[in-house]
Amino acid sequence: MTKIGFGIHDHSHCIASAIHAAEVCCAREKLQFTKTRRRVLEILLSQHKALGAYEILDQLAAEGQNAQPPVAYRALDFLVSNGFAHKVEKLNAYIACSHPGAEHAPAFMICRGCNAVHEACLDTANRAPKGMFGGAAQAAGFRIETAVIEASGLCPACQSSAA
Amino acid sequence: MTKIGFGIHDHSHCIASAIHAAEVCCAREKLQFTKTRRRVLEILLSQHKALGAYEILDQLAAEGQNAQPPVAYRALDFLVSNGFAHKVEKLNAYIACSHPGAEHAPAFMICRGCNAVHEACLDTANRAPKGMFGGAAQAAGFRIETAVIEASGLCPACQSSAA
DNA sequence: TTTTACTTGTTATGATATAACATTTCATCT
DNA sequence: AGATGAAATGTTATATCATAACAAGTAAAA
Ligand SMILES: [Zn+2]
Ligand SMILES: [Zn+2]
Ligand SMILES: [Zn+2]
Ligand SMILES: [Zn+2]
Repeated sequence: MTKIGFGIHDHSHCIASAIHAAEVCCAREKLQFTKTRRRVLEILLSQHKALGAYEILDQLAAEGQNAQPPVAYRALDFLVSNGFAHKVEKLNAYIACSHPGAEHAPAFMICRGCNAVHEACLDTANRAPKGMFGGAAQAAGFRIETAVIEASGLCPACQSSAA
Repeated sequence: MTKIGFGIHDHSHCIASAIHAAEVCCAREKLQFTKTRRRVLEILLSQHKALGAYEILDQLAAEGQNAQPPVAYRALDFLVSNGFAHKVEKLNAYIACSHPGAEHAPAFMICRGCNAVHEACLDTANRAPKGMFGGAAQAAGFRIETAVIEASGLCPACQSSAA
């Protein structure tokens, strides 16, 4: 058990189950879960925070691959397109999905103190993304397809240390 | 009257009133509404869409100033910090606030067809940003300070043309 | 096995943003 | 008005994030 994000959990299980979920999903959807794609997802999962593409490249380089930027961006595109990871727009960074397989609108809480990122699970029925605009979208005739929802603030640890 | 964003309105009035609101606010807060800051806000208002910092630099250059990147970013920082403009994270671009002076959580509808951006006015009481996470923030002990809310989809015009 | 689609390797470049420091302008006090 | 400190600007250089383009390899389908 290690502290990850804002809480404690069994992180090795967390990684294994996320990888397994991706394997199952790729088999079902006939997607190629190639070595690089798997490795990038593992890297994202191992950190459990938002990583920039070049941080991932550094990690790959440390493992002996001399990977160029498109390698990271292609893998990230694949992972994001298929719901295994999300882009955190506010940070220009990428994070493994905390709810793989679950139908959900991704929403993040980003600590400005330590940059930890916690993914909330907004159920698609109630709040996000359509209901959130409170009819403004409907009034404007806008058809919502996706939504970026990112809150910035202080995580519990940083609230304490800032005291 | 010109078509702007998703609708029609008196745009010259729109510009004048936003500039006036900024003047009043700066006087009250003892902020310096300098020539460059005013000009950048005017540029944002004149387009009424999200502009990249380098598009603003191009505009300034066309007016004879040989402005370097920090000039645009400093002016944008000032405008964003004081609520006269917002950054659209998804586009890495900046847009004049449609509700200057009003207490509001900014929320945007971004058309993937034509890149038009429409700012919704979420009242701070009801939906955004706290209520939106449906208790997830409270459960995690996270203290929300600001929120980015950006919906992507199709505006009415692009829905018609895509028909 | 031929074809086709997809994936990867690689080079180069584009797009966005900031660090650092010298200089000027502005606000304030005497 | 003149001195003083804070704020804003000018400028150079560089950091950071992302994609275009094309050649080469690999896997899936016919
Ligand atoms: Zn997710
Ligand atoms: Zn923190
Ligand atoms: Zn606004
Ligand atoms: Zn449109």
